[in-house]
Amino acid sequence: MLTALREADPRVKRTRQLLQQAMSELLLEKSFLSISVQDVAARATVNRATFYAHFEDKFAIFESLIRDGFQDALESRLSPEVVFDEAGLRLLIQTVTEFMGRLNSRCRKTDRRMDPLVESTAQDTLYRFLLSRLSAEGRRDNLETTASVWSWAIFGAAMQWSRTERAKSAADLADEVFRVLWGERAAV
Amino acid sequence: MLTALREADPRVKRTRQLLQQAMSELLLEKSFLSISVQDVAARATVNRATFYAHFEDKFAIFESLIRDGFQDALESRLSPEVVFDEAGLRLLIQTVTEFMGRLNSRCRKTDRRMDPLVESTAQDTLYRFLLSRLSAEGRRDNLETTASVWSWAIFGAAMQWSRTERAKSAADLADEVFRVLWGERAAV
DNA sequence: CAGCAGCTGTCGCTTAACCGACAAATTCGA
DNA sequence: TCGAATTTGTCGGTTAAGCGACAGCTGCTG
Repeated sequence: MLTALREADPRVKRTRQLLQQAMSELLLEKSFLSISVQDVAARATVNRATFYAHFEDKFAIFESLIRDGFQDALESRLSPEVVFDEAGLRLLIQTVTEFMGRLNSRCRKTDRRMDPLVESTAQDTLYRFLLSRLSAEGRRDNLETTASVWSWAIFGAAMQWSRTERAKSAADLADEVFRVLWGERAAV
Repeated sequence: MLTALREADPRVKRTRQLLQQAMSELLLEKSFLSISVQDVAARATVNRATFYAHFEDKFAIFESLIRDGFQDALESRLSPEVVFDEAGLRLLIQTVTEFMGRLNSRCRKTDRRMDPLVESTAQDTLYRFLLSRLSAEGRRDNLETTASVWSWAIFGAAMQWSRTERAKSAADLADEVFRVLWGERAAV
């Protein structure tokens, strides 16, 4: 792995992007398990050894794809001035369900054995996002607990929903989850 | 400049492509003269010093754009098995006029002071193309002269045509030029 | 079973791209 | 016309990417 803080060098950014782009293209064509590190490196027109300078293995780059993509989705829909009151929370829930929905519909070929990795990565990303934003919002008490509960709850509901063939609309689900969460919070 | 023919190293190919792509994008946005080397390097996310490792100056990269683009057009329309009999010659003429037409209509902002460079570059490219193909065709006599006459003639006509607001259709022009050239050749 | 073919990590060594800085040339407005 | 700001080439030193080659897995097939 390259030493931390590699945002500086343009070569590093570009190579990382090329690799991620290559992986995400390949995921549209074949299953994760049938994709080799060689495939990714070749598609990215990057040397195989260079791949290993950026990612531990193909699981790591897959994880980075989820993490970066999810983070972008969160940050673009929930700009810094949005606070997590009722409206903000609803928006958050909707964003998460939509993202997971897109993920599962777009890459149907994603092996089901990948689900655990997808889930824990996305949940962790959501947790960090919430922690940072709740802190910036000025909250001081129960930061970690709130972020943890919310991230797991929202995320778990979204996963279950995306698995059950989307019986209800994304907005409906957001509404349900919101009521549960908001109720719990008021009861404390 | 890089030592020469370093087509081997993927880094070289990629950087060259990035620079050419950047330049051609910028040409759609502003005039050639108002584009700086800095602009190109920045757009390509390449260091300015690296630009100079690939091209002498902005004229050189512009020339390479014409040369590579024209060469691609020639090779894609006139595959190796096409011989330069009547049909082949007509096809060649049409290809050239179409290319020059596209060039002048697409990048209207291309400064008129660039025309001489465009012309001589394209003509030279056409000359080399003809020389190589006529030779591969088995011709032995008057190779250079034939290539020279044809390239200048075809090219000159195409340029004049593209300047005169295309009074006639490209096909008509191809026909005229063809008759002149074919007549001359028969007369020898 | 053996042997062949292909993918995986990892290693030194080479090379191209990045960086900062510089003097010189150019552009442009006061 | 004069200076300030920008652009231009160029340089030496640093760093990431490329290359082959290696041993250690697979997994397949005769």
